[in-house]
Amino acid sequence: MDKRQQLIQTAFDLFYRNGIHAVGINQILQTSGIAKKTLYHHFASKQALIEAVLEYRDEKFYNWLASRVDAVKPGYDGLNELFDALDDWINNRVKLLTDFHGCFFINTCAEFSDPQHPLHQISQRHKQRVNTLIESQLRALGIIAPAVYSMTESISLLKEGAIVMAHVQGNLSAAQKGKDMAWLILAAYFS
Amino acid sequence: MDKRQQLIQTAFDLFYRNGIHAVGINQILQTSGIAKKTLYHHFASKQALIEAVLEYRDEKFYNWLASRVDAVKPGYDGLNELFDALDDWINNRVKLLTDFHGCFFINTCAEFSDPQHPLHQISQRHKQRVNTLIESQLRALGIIAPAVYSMTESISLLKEGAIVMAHVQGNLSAAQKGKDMAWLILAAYFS
DNA sequence: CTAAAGGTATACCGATTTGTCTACATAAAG
DNA sequence: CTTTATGTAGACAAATCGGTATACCTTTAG
Repeated sequence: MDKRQQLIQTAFDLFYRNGIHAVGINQILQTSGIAKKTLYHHFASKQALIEAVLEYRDEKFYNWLASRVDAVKPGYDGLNELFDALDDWINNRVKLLTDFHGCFFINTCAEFSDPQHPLHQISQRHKQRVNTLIESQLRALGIIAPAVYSMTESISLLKEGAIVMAHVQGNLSAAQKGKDMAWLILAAYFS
Repeated sequence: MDKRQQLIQTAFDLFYRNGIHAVGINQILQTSGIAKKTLYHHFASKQALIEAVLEYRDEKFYNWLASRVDAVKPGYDGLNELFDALDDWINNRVKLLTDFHGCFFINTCAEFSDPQHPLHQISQRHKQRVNTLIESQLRALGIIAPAVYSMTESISLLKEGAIVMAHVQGNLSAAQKGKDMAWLILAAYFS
């Protein structure tokens, strides 16, 4: 019954499905059944609410992904699991994450395109967190600097590509394709 | 002095930089210095204007990319040129395309997330056009069905990943990384 | 007992949204 | 010469935007 949390969750659902600019304060209030005064008691502005929503999604998504990856052996298994997790997300097999509508952070950067914009930067930090997850898997394979940075970028590129292909082009097997390509990258490194 | 074209170009510039929902009709009118009556003479609604803007960008971007790719030998050279062209775009070396703010069609799908939405579908068709460009390069290498379809998806995934990494994470060398990875994919196929 | 925190409901503010309208000007074509 | 297409300038409408304000209720803690 935490009203603040209810507002964040309702706002996320609406923002994720319809975009941030397209959803007004009043729609969030009507959907959640919470009074306007209460919203402005917890948040100074719509902007502050959006920032809280991004942090909420960052926590939820990262924790989910990290728990999936950390449940298996670091290294090959971890990277496999990363793409399997993406595949489950894309194909709506993860009820925790809401129906797939692309990556909320990529979508946010599309709406707030300026890299200096606070919402863009929060999204960027989320991506950096996920990159550290990838990097730790590569380090477990004995890959060290500077190769580990280059490889992390490669895997991250495959991950982003898979998410966007799934969303924009409706290619639901994009994560499996990303996984196959990740294997080729690794094989090439160790050959 | 074609007012219709002026409106489309002004609208594109504003939509691309700030997002579609964030830009109002009045802002487009003020920036272009065109009267409201004129806009509604040429377009039935804002939605119709947006569709015209997407088609304008589709033409402009596809023609630019195809002319770059078709200027070199089909096959390896064409694929190389594809990623070199992306690299030029990302690093603002193509004045024709306006300052890089990610892919306008990916951004549009982020704002209009429902795959059934007309604007989402127009964006999807643009991606399909670009895919045919990739496919023809692969066919020039002697790759035939069904492998050519799978390979086209792979290259497309790398392309999307590069664009998003460049925009969201600010990684300006993402297209070069995509090119390197494309080479590995091709090498693996022919080995 | 009282005071503060958190809540509902709703009226209101000024600005902005898409879109329509009137009135008028110009230029080209039959 | 007159019609049609295309244009400007701007008032106007109805709705919605983010945000503030008033009035009142309930729970909890000192």
